Amino acid sequence: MGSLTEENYIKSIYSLSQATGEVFVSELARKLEVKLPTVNSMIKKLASKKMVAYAPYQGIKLTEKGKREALGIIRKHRLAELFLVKVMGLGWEEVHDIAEQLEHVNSPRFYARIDELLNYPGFDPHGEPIPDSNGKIQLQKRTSLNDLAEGETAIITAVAEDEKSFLDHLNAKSLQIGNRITIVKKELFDCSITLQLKSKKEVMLTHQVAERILVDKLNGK
Amino acid sequence: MGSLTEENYIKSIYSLSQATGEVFVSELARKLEVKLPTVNSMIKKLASKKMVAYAPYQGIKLTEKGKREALGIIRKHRLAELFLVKVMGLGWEEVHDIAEQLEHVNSPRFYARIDELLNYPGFDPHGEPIPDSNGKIQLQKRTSLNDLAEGETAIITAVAEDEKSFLDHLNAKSLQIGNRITIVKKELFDCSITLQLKSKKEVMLTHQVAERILVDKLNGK
DNA sequence: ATATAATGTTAGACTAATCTAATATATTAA
DNA sequence: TTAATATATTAGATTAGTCTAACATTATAT
Repeated sequence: MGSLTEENYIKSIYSLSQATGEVFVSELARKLEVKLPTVNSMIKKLASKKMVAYAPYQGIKLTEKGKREALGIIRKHRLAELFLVKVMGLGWEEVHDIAEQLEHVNSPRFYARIDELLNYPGFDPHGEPIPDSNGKIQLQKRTSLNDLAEGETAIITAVAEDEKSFLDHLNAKSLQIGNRITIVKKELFDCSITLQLKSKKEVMLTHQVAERILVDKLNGK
Repeated sequence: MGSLTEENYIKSIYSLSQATGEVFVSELARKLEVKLPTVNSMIKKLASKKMVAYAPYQGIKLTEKGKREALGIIRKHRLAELFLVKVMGLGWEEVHDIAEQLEHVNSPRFYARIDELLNYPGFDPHGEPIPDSNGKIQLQKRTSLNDLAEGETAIITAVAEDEKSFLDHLNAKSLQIGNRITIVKKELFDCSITLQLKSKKEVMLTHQVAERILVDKLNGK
């Protein structure tokens, strides 16, 4: 395990590289709010520790070792956020900064217990995947109902929330995992969404609910 | 707020000074596992920040400002320990190291919520007082039944535990806050304690239970 | 295709926290 | 009361992480 600073570099490299695969010194400097030469020398250090692959003027790439480290930190961050919301009852808007600190806590026991209390969640409530303790992670962010356009059809595959009141709400609307649904209307005004079920019945959902329903898009038809 | 290192110095100075009032450079160096000159220069820095009062070759004393800082950290440490045990279900033996990390988390919201979830505890389960959010602290560690000698009499004033099973256990033994009790016997072998109640009834308690019963000694008679 | 702009690197300095070696002060014991 | 011991301080070096200023490379745009 590296220093707190090293952890932050690794984490930022990981998240920046999610889109492009490679990360440039200037992007990292912007993200971490330090100057270019600072990043430059830290990258050399991380390269010497085999956390990143790097050649001057080329981009930065995490090695397997670096990826493992990054996933460990992201796991801790996302577990912490979920824990702060679900167990401690804090609001989603206020947990990020706390999780930024908790992600550096070094205690496998602490995180194993959080994982257990949350019943080994695979996704956080935004649909972002939580790496498991071996660093396994779902390849991409799950699409939620909100990500679908009008007319698109998809299968409900998971819900990113397991509070009883939420699940009851879904039941009341006849929504279950495995159901095929089609988007009928997305309301701009309040972001509510209307779906059609296989039974042709239509149901309306608020943005908050739709966000927590994860789906697989059906491409052909 | 100072750096993590500064916080650790302040906390150690506080705990060392609890006994004696003054702390010497060498004690601090031993406790923090660094060399004398390291402590010497850090003390000068803390003195320049008005956290400690210090003159060469004299002891180190926390200023009011330093004390406030120390109490804030101790508050966070003890709340964290209690939280890890009561809410997260970890064992007492394993929470100290985690609390050493959590005590440096900077988030009034996080700690206010822990305080609330624990119902604003005044003592941790070892009878150590938890400073309140204004830094107010009970002046000394509460005495537990275990601190009494054979023949001594005291009044039960609090219990440092409020799990139902524990409270049921006390009820079953007819022990309640306000009761006057006298120590009849302390068993060396298993540290169990036998008390006499006002009703003359005798009850035996294990060390673990006695530790969580807090008392005020009766001096005269 | 070359000048300009954007991006990256090197050199050298600074601060925080630590160290070792040398020196100074205070305490204790003969 | 002075030598021996314990404790504290100063001086100077080291490492991690940061900075500014100067220079180098790559990309872009007429």
